[in-house]
Amino acid sequence: MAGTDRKLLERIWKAVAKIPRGQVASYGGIARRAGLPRRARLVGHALKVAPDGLRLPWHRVVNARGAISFPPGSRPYRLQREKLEQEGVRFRNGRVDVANHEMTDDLDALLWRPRRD
DNA sequence: GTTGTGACGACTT
DNA sequence: AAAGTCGCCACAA
Repeated sequence: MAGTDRKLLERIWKAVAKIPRGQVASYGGIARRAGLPRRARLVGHALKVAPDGLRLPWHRVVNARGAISFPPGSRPYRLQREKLEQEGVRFRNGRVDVANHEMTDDLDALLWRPRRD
């Protein structure tokens, strides 16, 4: 029977693992990178069920608006934000501060570079 | 089987 | 800018 799409989950986990430190990617972008366009929600699901042993940089995945997709102020929200700020990602108005839209010729580039000083 | 929900997103009002 | 609609689809009830 359906092995719960283990294959797809693994592709997603692999894509997430590649997000460089100090950078973030969107759910939709990761989906694309994993060869699963329009499956952004699956990415969220994949992260939710990801084994802790994988040590994925799950906190580097934010929504298309550059915001954290947990309820603001919630426990997971604070944890994610803390982890991001700890690696240099700055926030502006609850959004990842993107002070650089240059090399984004293809799509929104999937990866934004937060301003470092 | 149906319905509602959700770590989403693109489009349209 | 904000809210609504629609697409997507795994899961729980």
